[in-house]
Amino acid sequence: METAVVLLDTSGTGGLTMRRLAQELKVTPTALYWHVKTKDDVLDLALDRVFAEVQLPEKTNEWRADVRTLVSRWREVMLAHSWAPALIGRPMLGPNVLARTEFLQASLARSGMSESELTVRTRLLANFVIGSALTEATWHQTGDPATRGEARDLITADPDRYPTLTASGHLDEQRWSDADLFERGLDALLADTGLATPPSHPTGRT
Amino acid sequence: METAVVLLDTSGTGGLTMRRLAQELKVTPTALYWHVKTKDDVLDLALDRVFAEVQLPEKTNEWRADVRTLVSRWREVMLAHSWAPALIGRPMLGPNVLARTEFLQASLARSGMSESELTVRTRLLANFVIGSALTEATWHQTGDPATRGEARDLITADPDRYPTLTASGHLDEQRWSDADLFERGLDALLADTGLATPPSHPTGRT
DNA sequence: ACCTGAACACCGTTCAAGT
DNA sequence: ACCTGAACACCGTTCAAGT
Repeated sequence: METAVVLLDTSGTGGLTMRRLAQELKVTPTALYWHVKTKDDVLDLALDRVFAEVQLPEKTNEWRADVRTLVSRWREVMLAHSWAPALIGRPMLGPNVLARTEFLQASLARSGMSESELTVRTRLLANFVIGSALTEATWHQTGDPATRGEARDLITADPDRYPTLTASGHLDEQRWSDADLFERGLDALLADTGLATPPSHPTGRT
Repeated sequence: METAVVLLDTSGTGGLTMRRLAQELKVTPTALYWHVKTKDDVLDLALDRVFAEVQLPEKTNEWRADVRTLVSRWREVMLAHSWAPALIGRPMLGPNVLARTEFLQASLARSGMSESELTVRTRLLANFVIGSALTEATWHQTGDPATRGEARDLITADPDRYPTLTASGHLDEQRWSDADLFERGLDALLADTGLATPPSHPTGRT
């Protein structure tokens, strides 16, 4: 798995081949099939290994901070392995994934929201992270940063068609960074009305 | 492209093959390479064709309703072609994609928020939709609905490890549907503080 | 328990050649 | 302008066989 992840990191999803993996391990391609049932298994295991890199934060007494830390780390790990977000299109039930979701939902639960609201907010946050990672990874993967400039030019060349996008500087890296936009999106998700505000006097746990 | 989309719909990403596509078109595989440079081009074009299915809503005088309509349609189209969300991991700059983003951002702009807030909210919404579509498509794709039940059992079998997930009925289709959770997530995104509330007396445009 | 060798059915893509 | 035929280098996977 270690070398599978390395292969994926260096040459993307297309770079992982049973034959190349075997070669890297100095072994016959067919030997892999004793350890693993199919290539999809390799991908599942590699993905789970990446999720294991997302360290669960120390629990503080500010649940919002805990959520933010978890979710920011999650995004960073996915961006570090930019092939990963696109692979989420398969059932993810490894223990690492579940532990991460448990932590997220447990933190949110500390706000005192109702059970159904809790489910809604968990999905909202998780899907925002996944969506962000997927779209951002797109630009990371096309190694070439010029692509993004061309994309912006495509918009600004047609200001009649895309007036708002042009005016707001969509995709303009000079004005906003992906990381900032992500953090501010998080601000919005955590600052909503409908969420109980933290008690003014924290329940003085030692 | 039409038959490419059909092929993708019926047998997923793995089912689209230059050779099979050619066969369906009663043509030699190599003939395709006169019309298209590479297989990735076929995927890009198929994806763009799917985005064209997302009809832009009529503009009403409630921007929130417009956003909701657009974004719900967007999700539905992606779920109708469940191979599509995973393909978003490539630059999407077809005119259909841009027109959709323009409509979304223009609608949001009518709330009167600042330009930087506008950029944040556009990304927030778009990434939520993408993330939702990607995770939901996962379960659609494994045609077998039992998988999801097994997934839930995996959680409830270990209530000590996943107390919150167990209690909140994560993945319990009896309690919540994906569509409802999505709509309620949208509620949260559109009801936030920080967004100007609509004027009590609508600016009486005829 | 773990690996090899040979083989099968399939890929994407190129390139010269046809009409 | 559009398509065919032959060919190349590569896939994932199976299965009998070795140690």
